[in-house]
Amino acid sequence: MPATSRSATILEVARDAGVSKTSVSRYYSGERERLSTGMQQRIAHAAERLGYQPNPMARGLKGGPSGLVGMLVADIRNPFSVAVMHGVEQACRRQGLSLMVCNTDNDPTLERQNLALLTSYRIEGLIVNAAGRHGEALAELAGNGLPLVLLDRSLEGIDADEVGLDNDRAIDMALDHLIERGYRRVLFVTELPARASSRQARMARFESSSMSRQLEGEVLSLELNDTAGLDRGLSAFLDAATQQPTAILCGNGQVTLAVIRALQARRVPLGEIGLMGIDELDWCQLVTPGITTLAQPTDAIGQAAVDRLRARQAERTTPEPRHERFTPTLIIRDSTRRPGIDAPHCDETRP
Amino acid sequence: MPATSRSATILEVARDAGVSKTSVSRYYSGERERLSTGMQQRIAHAAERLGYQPNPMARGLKGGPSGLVGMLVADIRNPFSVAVMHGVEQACRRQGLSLMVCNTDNDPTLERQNLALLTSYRIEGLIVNAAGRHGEALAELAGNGLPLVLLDRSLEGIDADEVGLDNDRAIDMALDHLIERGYRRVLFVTELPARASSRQARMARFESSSMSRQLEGEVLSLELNDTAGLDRGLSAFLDAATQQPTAILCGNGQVTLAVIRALQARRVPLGEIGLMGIDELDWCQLVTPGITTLAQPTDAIGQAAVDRLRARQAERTTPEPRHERFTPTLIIRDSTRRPGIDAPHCDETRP
DNA sequence: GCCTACGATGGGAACGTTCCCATTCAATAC
DNA sequence: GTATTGAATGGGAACGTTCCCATCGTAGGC
Repeated sequence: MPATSRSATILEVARDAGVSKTSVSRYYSGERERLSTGMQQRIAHAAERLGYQPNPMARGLKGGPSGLVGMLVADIRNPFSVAVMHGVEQACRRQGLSLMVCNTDNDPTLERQNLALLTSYRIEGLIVNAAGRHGEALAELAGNGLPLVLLDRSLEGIDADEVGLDNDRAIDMALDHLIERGYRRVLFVTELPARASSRQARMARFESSSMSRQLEGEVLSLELNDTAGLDRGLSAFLDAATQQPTAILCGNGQVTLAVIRALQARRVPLGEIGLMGIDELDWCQLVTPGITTLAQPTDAIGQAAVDRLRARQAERTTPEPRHERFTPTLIIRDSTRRPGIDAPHCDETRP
Repeated sequence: MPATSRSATILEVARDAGVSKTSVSRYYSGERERLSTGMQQRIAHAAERLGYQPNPMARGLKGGPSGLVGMLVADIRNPFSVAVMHGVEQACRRQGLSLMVCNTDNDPTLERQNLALLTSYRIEGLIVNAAGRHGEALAELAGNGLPLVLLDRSLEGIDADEVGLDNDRAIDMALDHLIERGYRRVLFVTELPARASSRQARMARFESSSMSRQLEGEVLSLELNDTAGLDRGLSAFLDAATQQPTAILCGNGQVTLAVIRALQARRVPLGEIGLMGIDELDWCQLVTPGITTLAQPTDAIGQAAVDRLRARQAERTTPEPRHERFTPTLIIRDSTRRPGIDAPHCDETRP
């Protein structure tokens, strides 16, 4: 319990153990086997006694491995991002890596800035969930050999690894469920797809799959905070004179939230109009009558991102980028109870 | 647009500008005024041309200011923590500071580890929201002069600044609202208070204030995942033979979630039994009939934390610690509609 | 017109590592 | 017995900064 304000240096440990600093350095740089057991013990003792801890700054200066992984998150208040981040974090911990997270608040300037911050700390890999319409900076980094993993979105001009939801599969699962429940008319609500490839992918698949399944499919895409536009879009869709059982499919969790708000404002009872969302959130179970969702395996996605990073790191060569796509889990609740036919369905978490 | 893989050094800039590295260093260390305008321009040009960016590693090695603030978060998946973190982040940005966040997942070991990580990066201040039953490590840091701010909880034996909710005020506001709405019997549900001082404070105030207001108050404290215990506790309270209008007050957002789950499982209609929560969450508006909450000013709290840090940093002396307490905002919804009297209340966000 | 002082600049030694290159010593090969 | 190896260790030069301490003018006080 040394109450020293400044931590001990490698030199002090060396002196205390009666060995050279090189040996201590080796001890802490994963070259322990090269040292005789006697020396190892002496170093361990001295380090313990002095409360030594390698200084990552000095380490990073010289260019050694930093043990740092960077992560760029577009919106820290998005529960999905946080969930994945949690997965990434756990995976890093298991690998003995430290994670440095930066929130870009969907601001390209901030993104650029944070990118600079991360790289200046000599991160060994970067996991990116940010918007980044201009991937040039990222492309340059990747070109320089920094392992890069794109989370939930791809960026044109970048041949990096990607990890995310199997969007095609997800949309198909959603449509199949809706069809099975008897809905024949579906509105897909999404945030502006220009900003993120995953939105684009989901939208495109919705259009093609709803057609091939002979569903009456429509798409509504808008800014998240454009409540007026959302109201108008929903009105147009819901007020149409038709006998077809009708449902709404939300492109992600934030959209689900916005849509439910809008529906409640219009006093539309859920279940009669079917509702289904991509992304499972705390409250989906609570909102009457329970929202059917496709849950993303966020922990697995985070884990996979870190795995990809390590793989890239290991192989000095840069092979073709790999895309890892995860299948969501369908969580059925009563917001997709077949209109006028099914009995209310029991929440699956409380059988 | 220099496509160099490694960024330029201060020496290269100096050479390019025809000045000494000391001058360049000064230029970037906020001593710009000491340089002649001609030199400033030459340095600016050279730096621009070479894409120079100071290396924080080298900077940190030598002991200069790092511009880094550390934050320890107990649970990144807690929306309240994230909201505050977002406030902290914004405040840091405004001050030109970078934020390094570590999630401790409520694990003391991890907390210790992350603390070591942060300090090894020479952070200039630390904002702590973690559980940290053993504050020794923190106490030592604070003793060594590291500016420290405790968020939403205080730690015994530490005289650090504190920022958080005015718990007494919050509880009183809640009770007053419940009384005004005609409830006479209130159950306060909280997570185990041993872990966090804010829980303790809220519970204590609930006990004293409900007594002084002649409410029939009861307390139920348990682990968040102890659904069986929660069920039992709620049963005992709700099944009691009494005519008194009855309500439940939840100690924080997580508790609100758990309680609503339990109530829905028991098919207890909200509003008849009053329900009120501390912490405002996305979905509180959506769950029928809308949950009355006390919203914490999370951005202001984050901002205040950073302000405290800067203040500590500025004054070399260490004065008595300051506690900053924020007043919550009451958001009235129909979960506290007076039983059997009031007409349904309109959600305040959609008048 | 000289000494002082101050403003502008530069040289070099740290900071705590890693890593290249010795050096030592013993074991094996000839 | 000498040469050849290789394993175990140490010395010292980087890495890119900051900061102390020169150095150099030049303006002001006498």
